[in-house]
Amino acid sequence: MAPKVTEEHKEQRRLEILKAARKVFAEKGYEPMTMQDVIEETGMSRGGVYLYFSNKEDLFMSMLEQKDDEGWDTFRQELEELPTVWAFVDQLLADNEDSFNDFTDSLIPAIIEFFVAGWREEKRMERQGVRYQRIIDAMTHMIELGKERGEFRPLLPSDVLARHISTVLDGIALHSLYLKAERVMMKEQIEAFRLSLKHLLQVQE
Amino acid sequence: MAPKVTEEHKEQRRLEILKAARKVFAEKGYEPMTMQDVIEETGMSRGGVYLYFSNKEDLFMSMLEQKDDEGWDTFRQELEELPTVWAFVDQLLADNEDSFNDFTDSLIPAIIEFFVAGWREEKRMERQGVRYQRIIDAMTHMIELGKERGEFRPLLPSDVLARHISTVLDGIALHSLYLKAERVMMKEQIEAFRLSLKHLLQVQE
DNA sequence: TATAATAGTGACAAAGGTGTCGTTTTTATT
DNA sequence: AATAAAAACGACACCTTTGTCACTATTATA
Repeated sequence: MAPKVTEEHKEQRRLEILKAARKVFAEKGYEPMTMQDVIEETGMSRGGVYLYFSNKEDLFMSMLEQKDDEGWDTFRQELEELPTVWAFVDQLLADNEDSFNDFTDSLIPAIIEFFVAGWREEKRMERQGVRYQRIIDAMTHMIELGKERGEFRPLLPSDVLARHISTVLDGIALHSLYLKAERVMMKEQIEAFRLSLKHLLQVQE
Repeated sequence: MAPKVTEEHKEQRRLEILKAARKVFAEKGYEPMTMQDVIEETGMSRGGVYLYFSNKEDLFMSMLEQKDDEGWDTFRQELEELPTVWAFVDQLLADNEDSFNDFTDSLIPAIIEFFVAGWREEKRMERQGVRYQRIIDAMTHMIELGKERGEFRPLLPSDVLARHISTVLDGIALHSLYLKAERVMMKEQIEAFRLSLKHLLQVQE
């Protein structure tokens, strides 16, 4: 006659597992990470973890959703705080440069791995589609804001430029991942992209 | 008192296996493909295949080397044949657009998968380093040729631009892989990149 | 404090793949 | 033909990971 445990408690457990998963995914990447790792990290039992997440894919997707929500907040906030949109773009490039320089304890490798390995699976494609759209919308919004403020007079439609930015950043991430940062001359490439963007956006000084 | 079989015969066998591997890697991608698949495709026995290649990684690397050699020949040849260097760049973009549009029976997914999944392994990093350098050298050569001929007056050093081109093309490949081509607006993105390149290279009309 | 619902446990069977190795077959030489 | 070197075979033992399920422990209510 009594339901067992409060919803808060269950939510707490869920968050614990997600936290452990995040740590382990960052350490090992997607494919090499096993449920065993999460189990050990949480200190729970096998069955216990499976009570909350039915497999590795489920766990990863939940974790990614959580992480993306956080990233989204940061994006909006920084866009509001910085004086000009171009300053924000500049910041965005610098941030990416930093995070691609060292993948230790970063989730980026696991994320790339997850979607690359899963490209034949409809489920992941769909998820990635939603995720992508969100990023593109954010970038498009950013460019539109620059237009409204008279900072930019882009040579191409905002949504195309938004995709271009996303593509180039992911391209740099990809190359930084499986080569060394020096070898891909990341610093110089970011600089090259900044130059190219200045032209494409026709940034007004 | 007698060595067994001619070297040519062994080489033939090796090529047979490589051919089968290429087909199967293109069909299934790197990770899902098993040695069993190659064995079935060749019609040989398990032990027979292992006599030539000691594991999947070895097999893939050999196959990739073979493929890259072919690609290299094509690159040099087309660069010589086309009237201007810019025409060659244009062709390069068009070719990439085509190949990213449909990954059916393409090795591209397997290649991306292979290097992404193996980024922690020194051996693969090294291999990819050599591979990358070759691509960058080719691109650098191409840009230098354009400079010599007075077609380009690049805003940045050739080796930086070479890396930028490689990065952007791989970025587009990556996005085309785990999203749909329409969603990433590939055609438009290639067009955007063409515009950006025209500026960065300062193509003289 | 009795109880019933359910959260949590961990041993286990099953799946799926790998590389080896004793055996058989093939083939160049004598 | 006889022979010996080695190419080719394929059954097999081994490993790693997964998801389940009969059982135990815990906890909100009556």
